[in-house]
Amino acid sequence: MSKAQRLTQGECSARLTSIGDALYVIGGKWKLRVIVALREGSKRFNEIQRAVDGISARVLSSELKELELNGFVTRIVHAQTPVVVEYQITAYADTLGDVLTSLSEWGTRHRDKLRNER
Amino acid sequence: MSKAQRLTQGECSARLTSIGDALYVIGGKWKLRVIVALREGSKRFNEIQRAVDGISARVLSSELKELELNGFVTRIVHAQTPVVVEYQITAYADTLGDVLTSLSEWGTRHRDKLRNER
DNA sequence: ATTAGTAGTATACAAAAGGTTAGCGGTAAC
DNA sequence: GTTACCGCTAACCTTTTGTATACTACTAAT
Repeated sequence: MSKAQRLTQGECSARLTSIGDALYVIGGKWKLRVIVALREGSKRFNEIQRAVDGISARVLSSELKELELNGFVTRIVHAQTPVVVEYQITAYADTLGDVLTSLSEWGTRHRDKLRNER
Repeated sequence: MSKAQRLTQGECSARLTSIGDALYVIGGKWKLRVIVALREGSKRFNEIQRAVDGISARVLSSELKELELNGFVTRIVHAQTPVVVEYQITAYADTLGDVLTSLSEWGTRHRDKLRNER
């Protein structure tokens, strides 16, 4: 569990850079959500769009390209008719496990807190 | 450590909402960085601006207002001349400990990975 | 008297992110 | 033949985010 500990100046600026590095690739409104959706199993384009509520095709398309470029997602084209395209998360995306767990646990507690405040 | 485990459909959509809830309040380019900066200890406006590289006064001002509204930061005005304003993180901001730790650890490993790839 | 530091706000503008709509070429069902 | 699904993409528009500059009002140092 987290203790309310002070950080030293060095630890603080080290954290600032490492968190900056992390946010650079997985920051933004959609990236983590797409990764979570794909953790359930590989999905096709429209399946992802249905799973991630509110994302438009245009934005999903560009997010998937970035995620592929950064090695989080693999794009597999099955040359059938009609063409089926499958998106799969990579082993590297699995290293985000702790981040996703802590973030989702915090989100749950936060929602509880908001509910109790009303 | 994180295992490459599959999520069930229920777990997946629960995660999608809780991560959505979390990103709603701490998402964006600056919020987490400001919180990290203040974990070192209370700071004044200009001190925060110097600690968080690249943030402008206008953006810092609006981020601090939002953080105060959401209960992450307390604004303390010392009525001296000149006026000194101190920003302090709250106990609630400390519940983000695990999130910040996992994110900064991942960021460090990510940077290492990028360095080794070149 | 000028310069710098205190904590911001006002204004104007630029860039980035995201949303909306329409459409392509194909298949397959009604 | 019309509709609908597949996997997108181009064009256009709005919203969000950020940047730059100037300014307030006061203090302290040079």
